[in-house]
Amino acid sequence: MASSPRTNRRSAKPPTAGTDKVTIRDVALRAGVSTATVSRALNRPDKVRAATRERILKVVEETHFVYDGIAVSMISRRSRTIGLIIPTIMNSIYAASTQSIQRAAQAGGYTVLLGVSEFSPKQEAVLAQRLLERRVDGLILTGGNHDPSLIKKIRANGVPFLITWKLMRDQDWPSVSFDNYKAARAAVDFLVSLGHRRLGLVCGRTDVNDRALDRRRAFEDCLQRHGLSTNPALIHERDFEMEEGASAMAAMLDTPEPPTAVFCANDIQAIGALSLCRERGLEVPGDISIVGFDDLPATSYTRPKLTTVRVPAHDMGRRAAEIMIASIERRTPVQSVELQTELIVRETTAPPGRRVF
Amino acid sequence: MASSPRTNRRSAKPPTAGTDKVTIRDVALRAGVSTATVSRALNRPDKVRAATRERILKVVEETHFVYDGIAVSMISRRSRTIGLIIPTIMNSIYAASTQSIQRAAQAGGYTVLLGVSEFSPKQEAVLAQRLLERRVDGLILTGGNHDPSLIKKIRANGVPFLITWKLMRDQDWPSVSFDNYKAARAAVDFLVSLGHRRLGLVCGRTDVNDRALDRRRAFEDCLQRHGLSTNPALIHERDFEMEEGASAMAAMLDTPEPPTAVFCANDIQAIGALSLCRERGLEVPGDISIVGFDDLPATSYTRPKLTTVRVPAHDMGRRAAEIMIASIERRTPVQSVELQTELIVRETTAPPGRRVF
DNA sequence: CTGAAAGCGCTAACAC
DNA sequence: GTGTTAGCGCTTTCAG
Repeated sequence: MASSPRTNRRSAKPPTAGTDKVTIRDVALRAGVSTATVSRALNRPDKVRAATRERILKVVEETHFVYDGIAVSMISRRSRTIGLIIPTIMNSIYAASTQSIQRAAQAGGYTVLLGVSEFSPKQEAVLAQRLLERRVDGLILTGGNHDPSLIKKIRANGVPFLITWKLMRDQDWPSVSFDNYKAARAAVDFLVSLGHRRLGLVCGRTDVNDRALDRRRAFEDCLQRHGLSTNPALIHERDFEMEEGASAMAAMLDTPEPPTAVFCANDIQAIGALSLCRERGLEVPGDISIVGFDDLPATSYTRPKLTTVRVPAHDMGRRAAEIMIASIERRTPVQSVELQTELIVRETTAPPGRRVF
Repeated sequence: MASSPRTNRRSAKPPTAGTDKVTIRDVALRAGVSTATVSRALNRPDKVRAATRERILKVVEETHFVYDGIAVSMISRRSRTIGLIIPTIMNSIYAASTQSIQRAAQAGGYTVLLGVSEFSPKQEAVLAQRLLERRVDGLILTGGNHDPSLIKKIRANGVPFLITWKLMRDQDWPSVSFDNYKAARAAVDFLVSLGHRRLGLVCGRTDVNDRALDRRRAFEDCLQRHGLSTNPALIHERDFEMEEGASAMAAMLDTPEPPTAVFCANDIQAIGALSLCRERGLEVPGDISIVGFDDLPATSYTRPKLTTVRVPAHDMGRRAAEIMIASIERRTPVQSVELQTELIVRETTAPPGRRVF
């Protein structure tokens, strides 16, 4: 019947080692008031007499009291936390959207719980489960490749979610994104309009990355629409490494009929591909044209400067977070938004030239 | 005396819209057992009769029950969460350590709460407060520039913390990092040993970034040690943008006595600086040598390839997380570790040449 | 093997 | 203005 060992321990060492967590009870005790009054002093200062309030705040200062958001979450059923799952941070385009999400979340009083799926839906499901267990108020996902049961579970738990980096037209999943297909089509159409007839493609792994799939489809459809043949030797799915872009380009150049233009569906691979061309002594764009995708800052610092597709990574991140927060706070369905991309023509594209092998 | 409106609402709609959170009570009800049994079935399956257990697990499946980690945290006083504050994700070197921290945390069963301070100790303090409120089990910080009261508060709350990206020799703060001073000294010594006498420096803002400060000090001490003069016109503190590196380099080249070698204390600025040189028609390293810092993947794809200092970003992140988790679980003090760096000599460095202006 | 009850730290009625 | 009390969802004794 005596007090529990825990309570015992605490009261046994009054202001002992500064290491034991200070609770609102400790503050109340030291200030000679009840816990309710401490709570009020912190949350509704006007409901507490000034003298009392100041006494309490002084104790809070002294004891370095940090109020327990976990306990508060328990009551409010809101964690003021947003879960974010991205495939990788190493591709700085995801870092860009992540930074903007984090900034907007913070501005709205939310903290971001980060998960990195490494392009594995299975790993993503584990991560998401963990985020749901931590009772995130909302969940921001990347793309549309998800474990089948995951979305069901999210829905069953009444947690608002949205998809970034991929427009979910068909599915009834809300998304804040640009259209990968349209954006890629613009890039490929541009190359064709320049007069190129032998086009190559380097993109991410379409089996685990539906953004890469959209872009690849756009490429293939474009060729077909223009009556151009699709040469499988000129299509390469690779990881997001400059090295991979370089080796894909090398493989294409070593082909009997090398391309006069290559669309790299992300800038990382494009930079590698461009570098490989120059290493081989090829003139870009004289001998071969290259278009990237993402408009990373680095693309203005390659030689020549890379033609690419600008994606609204920051805007997308910010809006995703804002829309998510609005949905959480107004208990309103998540709004979908389509953002626009822009082809940025720099120096790696020109009509097919006097290529000699 | 009647049940609260909340309880009321729940029991009023038994298996209604799948949107209301499923609790352990709901599961217990549907399985015809007590909440205690459900809890046991989930946590100590062997303590429950097989038939009962299976019935419960089936209900868990059906209802998409996700157990409430918040409630569990409340009891266990552990959130299985690690707070991480970095200055920015946009510099991919921080993305690298962050990715490794997140991976190791996940492997250990922890989730990462991410904060981005944007180089502001004040903003960091706000973020850290929020992370402490969310009861992170540990806190990983970047560098040693912190709001004075922050560390006190962390300590008072008994939360283990450690510093990355900066070795904290003097302070009694645990750190997992390499030595910025030593690493920078190696780079500058190398340039001097090549025969350079007029050296320039581009680095981050030392007022908000003590890693940049260490590197700048190493630069200045080196020059002094070798009896070389320090020309203030050849020292530039800038933001982490390629553009800033370029403009700093431009400013130095426009000086009456331009440097024959420039140490850029991070690769982002180095890439910008290198690009500017080539744009001006300068030969690198014939006319001017450049050394970077970080060894970003992109540095192997500049032309010429950048000489730089390799930092163990991934290893640092992984070990920081592992050490943090060990400290949390064994309730043991946080171990400090010093990691090593390595000068990677590529193609942007050579003895001072036949420079003509 | 299972259930009842207490309690983690806090807030929200409701008293005084 | 301030204190008392119940309870958020769960685990954990302690009984049975």
